[in-house]
Amino acid sequence: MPPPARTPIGLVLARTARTASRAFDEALVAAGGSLPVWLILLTLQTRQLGNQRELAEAVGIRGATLTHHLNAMEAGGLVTRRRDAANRRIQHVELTPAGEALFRQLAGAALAFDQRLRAGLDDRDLDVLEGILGRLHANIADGQ
Amino acid sequence: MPPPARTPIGLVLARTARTASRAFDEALVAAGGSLPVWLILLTLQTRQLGNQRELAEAVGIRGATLTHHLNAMEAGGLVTRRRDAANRRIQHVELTPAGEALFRQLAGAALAFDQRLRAGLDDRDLDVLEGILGRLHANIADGQ
DNA sequence: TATTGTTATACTCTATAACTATA
DNA sequence: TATAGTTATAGAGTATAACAATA
Repeated sequence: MPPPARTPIGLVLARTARTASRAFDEALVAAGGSLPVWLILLTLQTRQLGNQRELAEAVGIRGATLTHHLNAMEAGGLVTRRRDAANRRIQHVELTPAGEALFRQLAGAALAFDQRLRAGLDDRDLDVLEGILGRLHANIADGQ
Repeated sequence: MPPPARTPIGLVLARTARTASRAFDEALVAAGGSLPVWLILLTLQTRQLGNQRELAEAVGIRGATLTHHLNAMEAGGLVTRRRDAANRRIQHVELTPAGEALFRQLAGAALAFDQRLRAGLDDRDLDVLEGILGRLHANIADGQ
């Protein structure tokens, strides 16, 4: 007899994530941003990174993809790029005041979204969820 | 004093989902498919749907987007479309033997992925995860 | 030669709007 | 007029490959 079938957890995760990420995208767009822009701003504000390669890796995209976004963000006055004096191959990316303002704006939207998302869940639930998601993450990363 | 900051659960979910969905995409592509093709095949095999509109909704995409995928799938010999005799506006979508074969192929890949994904988690963990994800889903859907 | 980043190009998925055919 | 689906077009995000500049 086959083991009792249960809905593949990957499917449940995919469905939830799809619904959540679409709603989150919409919230970010409504706040004047987008998911990649938010991730880039967040990474720039919370980590001290030496170059674009590290930034791309932290965000989870390729270098060329990051360039693509940074071009748009620079054109939009959100960031500046400055060559490192000692190693002119390296670009230092910095937020402009407008970039910081958008960061705060998007942070507010992200926070509001999160409060909505975790309605009815207490800290213990969230700890459990985080633990299991961490495990899932590790299970995938292992194979890499 | 501000409440103790915890990583927004949406961010944790987004990161896990991104990593998981990329890995899942790769697994499906390696097995000769893609995520939308898999979702369409899965929906066709597991539900009895009357028309393409319902299929699109079940998959979570727009009608025009579904047409786009079905065109490619029909060209690839995976599905056939047949007009309803009684209401010729309606298309009935059916899997060909090749479509069924790809379904089995992708189902195998999805199953293998799922086993890898849930390594180290027992049924109780998965129940808890499913429950919390269901709650998250409901929290978003509420706002729609 | 190796590293950092950019440019050029293209692919996938998705969407909206306008359209055809049918009811 | 309303409904089912298609066509045309476009946009966002991502990627690879080839390249320039620097070390």
